[in-house]
Amino acid sequence: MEKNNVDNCILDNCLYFTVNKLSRAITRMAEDSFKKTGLSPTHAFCLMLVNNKPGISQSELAEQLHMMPSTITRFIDKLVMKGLIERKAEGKRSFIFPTDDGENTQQEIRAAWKDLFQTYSAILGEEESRLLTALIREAGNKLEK
Amino acid sequence: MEKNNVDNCILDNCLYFTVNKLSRAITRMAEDSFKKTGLSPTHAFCLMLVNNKPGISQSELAEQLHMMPSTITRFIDKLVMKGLIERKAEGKRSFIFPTDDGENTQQEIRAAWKDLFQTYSAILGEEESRLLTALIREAGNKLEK
DNA sequence: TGAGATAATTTGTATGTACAAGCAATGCTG
DNA sequence: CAGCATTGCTTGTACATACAAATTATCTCA
Repeated sequence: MEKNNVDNCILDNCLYFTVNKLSRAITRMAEDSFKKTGLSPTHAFCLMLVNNKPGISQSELAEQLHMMPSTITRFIDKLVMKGLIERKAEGKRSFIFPTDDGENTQQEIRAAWKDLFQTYSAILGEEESRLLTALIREAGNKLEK
Repeated sequence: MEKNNVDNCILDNCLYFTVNKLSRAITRMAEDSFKKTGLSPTHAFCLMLVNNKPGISQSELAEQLHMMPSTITRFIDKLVMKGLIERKAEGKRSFIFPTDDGENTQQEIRAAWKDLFQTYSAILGEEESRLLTALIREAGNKLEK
């Protein structure tokens, strides 16, 4: 009955709120695109980084994914369980290598990723998407401190 | 040793990835600003909406927060437990009212919110923040379908 | 009027991510 | 070399959010 589209504006001017709303929307989209790979998008990125640089250390993964080391431990656990990568501990450090299975997944991941890109580009426009991504990346870098 | 700042770009062009990175950064910031209120930012927003419109229904909250109804149920549960709001069930619907305590929290929430805004504006620039928020809001609206 | 269709909320469960504390390996300084 | 600090990883736990299924209430129409 009431025009509540208008009320929204209280929250709509909050960066925290809008970013998280966008995050939920695009996460849904990404999970959809990556469903074929059997991995969540972030796990897939993790595997991608391992494929790109076999022997990468966990801390390097944490750094590139901008996530906490403990989070990476969980990712690795899961990918090891799925037989896609292997840990090679060496002293206190541990280096990660893809298995053959892991390497073979690379193509599917690339395809899923491309699909994601195309899906949101179709809605937002290709050039606009690139621009938005760049702006958001900048803001993220600054706020990360 | 290696210049891995450069490697990043693979992920840095992905909207999903950058949005989530920004989301993590600003969520940390928001949790910090709202710590004084004893609530997480989203719970605080929920209470704010209830204060703004006593008797609001759960579905309306879900709509305004762009979250799933089941999620709202959990929020309400928690805020009720804290004695900040009350449920008034009426048939299958349920209407939410603030308690006195809940109403009294409003000021603190506003202050925390302002603090959040100032904190990120100080880093990103006030005008730039507004602009970025607007762009992100637009994208969020489009991708939500 | 009454039976299925729809709507609002709840419950069970799962996932992603984080923080804090712990452990084990390494490095540093006297 | 001994002892302490640092680094890299793991474990326990917690939280926000979602989805699917269940529950209850309301609506519709023959």
